[in-house]
Amino acid sequence: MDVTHIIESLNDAQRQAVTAPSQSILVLAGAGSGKTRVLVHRIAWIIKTQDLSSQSILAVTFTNKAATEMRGRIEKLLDYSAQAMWVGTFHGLAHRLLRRHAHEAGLPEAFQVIDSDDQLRMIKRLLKALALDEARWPPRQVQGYINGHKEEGRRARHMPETGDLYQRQMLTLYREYEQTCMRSGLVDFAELLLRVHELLRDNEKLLQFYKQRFLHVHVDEFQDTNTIQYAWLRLLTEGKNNLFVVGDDDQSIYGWRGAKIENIYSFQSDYPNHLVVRLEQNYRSTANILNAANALIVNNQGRMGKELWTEDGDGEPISLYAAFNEQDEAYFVVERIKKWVELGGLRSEAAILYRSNVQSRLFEERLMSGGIPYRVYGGLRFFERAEIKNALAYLHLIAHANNDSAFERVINIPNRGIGPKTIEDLRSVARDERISLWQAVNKLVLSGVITARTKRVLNSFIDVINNLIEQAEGLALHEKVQRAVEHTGLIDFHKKEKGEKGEARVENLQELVNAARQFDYEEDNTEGLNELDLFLAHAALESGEMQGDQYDDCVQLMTLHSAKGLEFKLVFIVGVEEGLFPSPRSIEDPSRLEEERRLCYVGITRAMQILYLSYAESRRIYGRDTYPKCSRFIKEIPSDKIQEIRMGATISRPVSMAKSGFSPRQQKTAFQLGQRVSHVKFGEGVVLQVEGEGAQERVQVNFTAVGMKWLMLAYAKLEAIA
DNA sequence: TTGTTCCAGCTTTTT
DNA sequence: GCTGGAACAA
Repeated sequence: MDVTHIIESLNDAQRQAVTAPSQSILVLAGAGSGKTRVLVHRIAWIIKTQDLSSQSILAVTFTNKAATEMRGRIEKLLDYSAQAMWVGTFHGLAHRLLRRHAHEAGLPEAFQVIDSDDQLRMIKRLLKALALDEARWPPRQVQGYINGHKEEGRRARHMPETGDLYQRQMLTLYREYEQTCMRSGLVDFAELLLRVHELLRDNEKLLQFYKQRFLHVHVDEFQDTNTIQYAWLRLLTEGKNNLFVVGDDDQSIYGWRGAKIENIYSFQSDYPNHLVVRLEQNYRSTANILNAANALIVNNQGRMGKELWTEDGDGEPISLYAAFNEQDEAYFVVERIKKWVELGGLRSEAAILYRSNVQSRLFEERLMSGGIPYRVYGGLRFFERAEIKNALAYLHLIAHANNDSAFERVINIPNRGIGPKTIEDLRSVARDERISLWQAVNKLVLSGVITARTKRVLNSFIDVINNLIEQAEGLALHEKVQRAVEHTGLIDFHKKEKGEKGEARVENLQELVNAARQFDYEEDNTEGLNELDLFLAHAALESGEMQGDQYDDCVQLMTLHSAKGLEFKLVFIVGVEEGLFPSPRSIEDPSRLEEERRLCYVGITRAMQILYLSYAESRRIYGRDTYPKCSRFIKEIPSDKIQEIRMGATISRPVSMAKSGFSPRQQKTAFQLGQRVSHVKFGEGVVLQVEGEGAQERVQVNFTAVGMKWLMLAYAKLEAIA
């Protein structure tokens, strides 16, 4: 069999990983070293050389995007459709297994998947039901507690009834939450993974079946796996020596949501005969960029160790811009992007990366006033929008009227005159009788203890749902969706909304009908489930593309986190300041600080040709002026790799001008704002404000060593430095 | 039931 | 300094 095309384009290390004999393999793949390529080629290689059916392959990723891309590339390499191959996200695959084996897993056949937003709402409702104060038991904290334990594989019933009030209360909440979910047949994201783990662990026959089926198991972004995901992989591969994982400990940036870098170490002890392959040759960035990244990351302890190199030249030095303030920073970046475009670069080749989403605003404003198209990543995705979730809630009720979560969401949307009082009554009936809200409302309208008005409005809701259920019979999926958005009054409700918002929402609802029409039933369906259930699961598991047209030539704005896996010719990492990046919440804790450093490493290694780092001498945060210091990460990069950019006179502008827009103008004072100065006693600093005239003239200087000082110019011997 | 005001809180994000 | 949610008034 001719397999040369699979390996001929690979370098030595890549080829070693791809062609290694069957055994457990850990590929430590540096940024831009061809990680996905190795994974894809390995799978193709295995299938070809061992003459396997593609159904013997299991490949797991974290995002749907990565899964889709991987499948596409494998099919292209093999030149046939590998429909039977299980390629998907941990959650997607877990969902598929649970659908197949709902009964064995102890779930109702019609279980429904809820996303984190639904989960949070449920927790809030639970707190209300238990009469607990949200201020004392913050819902997000409860959510974190529940998910945290699930990710570690712990059920409420496994946990000891000990500890302080806090511990016991949280445990109660966890237990109640589990019960509520079970009653309504709801499964959250963490539950998908935990259930599957329990299913395989406790069901020897099933486990053996899947162990025999999946001859080779592959994992992408292995450094991001959490405890339960790793345990799941362990079950499937134990004793079989067939686990192939690709990851980069230096790019582990999701520790805060449960990812365990330690899994990389565990792998090495759990699979004694494993092979480790390092991919260190980088095909993305210039040597200067790689050297900076290498120099930064060596400051972390306990790394697996890896040093990126390239055959390419040094390229441009890395530029560092010390902005006068955050406005100036945005101004500078946008000017450089303009220049890039003038010289023939594409806007889409330029990215502005920041630590936190709030930083995007200034850049957006600058880009907008400069007439430069841009695209901001992040924010609400399609299936997460309120109007979409409302429509989905109606669909959930069609599929499963006892879904309390969906019921509460839309009982009064659009307004039917069902207020909190009535809803509270429904809840108490449901609670007392241990029935669902849907059953409760049906009971209540027959009971005679309510007013005629309440009875009327409740009946109107019951009719809406019953009609939907009756009409749904025999309709195509998109027709069901169509009805759910029209006959419930959702479309009219949003049409009445003033402003463009309403219009956009109506459009989104129509888009939902479209999405349903295009929904590929076959693709997701391997278990003979009904189409509506699958569509709803799809909506929860795949929250939809980010907004905006990818194909337009736009400057890309995103957080450093979302930049992982991407590359751009021109990269700006902005706000590289102590207290912003690293974030103040991470500074105290060494392991979190290391994660911030890895985040910086991820950012640097996104750049192919040109990298700018910038920070501001003065920045408004939450309405207060702060005078941050340049980030320690900048200092960890050898200064000979960095070229400092001084704008000198051209950037000087008073603070008041900075606020009202930019018209750079010369100051008549002795010192320009932003001017670097030196003081005999205080050392070096930057002029931030100038006040008064003549003998009364004072300047505010931020000194590197001693911080902010106001100095009388007449007395202080300040010297300008270049 | 809707609109207004007040107040806390405020990384990162996929599924 | 802005936002989302909750408490309040009309």
